[in-house]
Amino acid sequence: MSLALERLAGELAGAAGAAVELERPSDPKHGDFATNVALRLAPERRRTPRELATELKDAAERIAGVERVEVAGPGFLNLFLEPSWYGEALAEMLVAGRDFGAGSREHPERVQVELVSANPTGPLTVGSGRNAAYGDSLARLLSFAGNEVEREYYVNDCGTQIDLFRASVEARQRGEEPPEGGYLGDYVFEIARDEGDPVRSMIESIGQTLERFRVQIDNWALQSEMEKRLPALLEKLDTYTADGALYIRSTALEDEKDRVLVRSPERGGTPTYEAADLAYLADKLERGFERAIYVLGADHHGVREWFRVAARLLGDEPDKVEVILYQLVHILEGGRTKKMSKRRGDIVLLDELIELIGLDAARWYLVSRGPDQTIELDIELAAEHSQKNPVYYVQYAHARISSILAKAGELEAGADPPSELSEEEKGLLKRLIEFPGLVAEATARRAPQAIPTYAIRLADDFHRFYHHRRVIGSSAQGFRLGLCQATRSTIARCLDLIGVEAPERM
RNA sequence: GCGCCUGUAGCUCAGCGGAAGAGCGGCGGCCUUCUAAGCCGCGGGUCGGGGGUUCGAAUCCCUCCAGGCGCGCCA
Repeated sequence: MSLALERLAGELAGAAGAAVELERPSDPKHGDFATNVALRLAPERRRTPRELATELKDAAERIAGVERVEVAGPGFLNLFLEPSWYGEALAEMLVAGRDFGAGSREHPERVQVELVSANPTGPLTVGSGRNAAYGDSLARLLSFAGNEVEREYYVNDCGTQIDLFRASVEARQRGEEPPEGGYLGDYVFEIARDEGDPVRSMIESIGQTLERFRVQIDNWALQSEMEKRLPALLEKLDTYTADGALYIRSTALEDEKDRVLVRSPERGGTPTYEAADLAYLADKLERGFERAIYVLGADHHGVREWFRVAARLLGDEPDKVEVILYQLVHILEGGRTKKMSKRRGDIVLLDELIELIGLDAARWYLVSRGPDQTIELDIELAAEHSQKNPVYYVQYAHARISSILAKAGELEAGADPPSELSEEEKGLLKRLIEFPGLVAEATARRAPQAIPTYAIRLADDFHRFYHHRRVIGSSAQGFRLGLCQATRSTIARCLDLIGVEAPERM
């Protein structure tokens, strides 16, 4: 909540003797802000909600900045506020500047966000793009909320698929077809032309794509490194041998099944993914992360419980592990779902999507859907609609404000409100006041998609304000310039949180 | 069979206990004034069906229907 709103809620809470939540009614006739506190308190106070609301109304009307209060409907309190209250709210925003809405934590949490972690057997697909857009935005939110955040990419640089990938590249180098089940994509030819290690160059190329997508990976963790820890780790775990394979007794901690950690000799005697998972998690926890967030596609949902069990197997808290699943991206072609396969090379790449619709539109598009929603991406439709992407609507608002502020030059911006506020000014300010609460909620709910939604509303409120109210040369010039400044930095912040540029000109 | 996710406007989707929304598409208006990538108006919805909890349910619970994804000594 913004400070002004927090103060108002606090004073109301004092009057009510209970916590008060203020929300912005969608209909302006229902006040500038409203609370349901009387509705919630009525049962325990053994009063009717309207009685209680009527009592609170008198107390509320004595609060500074409150113009009048109405009791409405079943017992809502609708508050109408004075311009001076809005002036204070704006003043706080101007003082906060770029940090408006930032969280502060006395003890910041050390959080690791593990994201993408796609096998380095091919370039990143749009599915990985969704992971990157989501994971990176979540990391930005967590950091803005005042935590210490690190982004990590876990590289599966060994194992069956990697062997197949190398074999495929080598086959191409000899001018042969890849082996049975090998990688058939065109990029294999390109990798085959290089001298160096194909896996290494694939990792580099993935890193370049991510950088282009404005995702900065702080650390790359190698599966091969993690597996070196296994012998020592296995000794400490409760394991047994069956059919020649080494199992961990994870059912003792309510896992759905005991997991194989090392395959039987007939199957190569190699460690499984689960074994590497354990070693990797042990490594994360030793590095002192208080929270390890895994961003995984829904096709991995079977491992969600496993990671929590893994924490317990290592003698640590399962709550330190947080698995976020996002649903898959389906590619539609001619209205039908296309089956993608990285091995067949039958995929839509993140680089291709960026090329097709633009970087900002791609990031916006991929993060604006909630993670629980399957994305049906019609690539032709996306190309057709790319110029109409809402991202440009928001960026346009930012550019417009920049233009006004540039023209205003040295003219003074302030927060002294005019004697009466127009609906457009009030609407815009109320939207800005929502921002800190919105950010806090989006962070807590791990819901970065709330940011683009809010940004559209904010841009909407600004465009309306712009159209109806002249800034430079008006009698409320200083106040309106202040409003412009606060709006611009908030839009810029929103765009930054989802990795999108905030242009000065368009 | 079991588990997870989804079903909201013609299309793509937000909203996830407090008074139904956006973008795109359709129709009609608005540029001698700080960017028309904009603004204003119109049309458009049994929030998958049915029960329940609640003063109040798109939102929580149960159930049914439809779709997606999983359930390997695969990765």
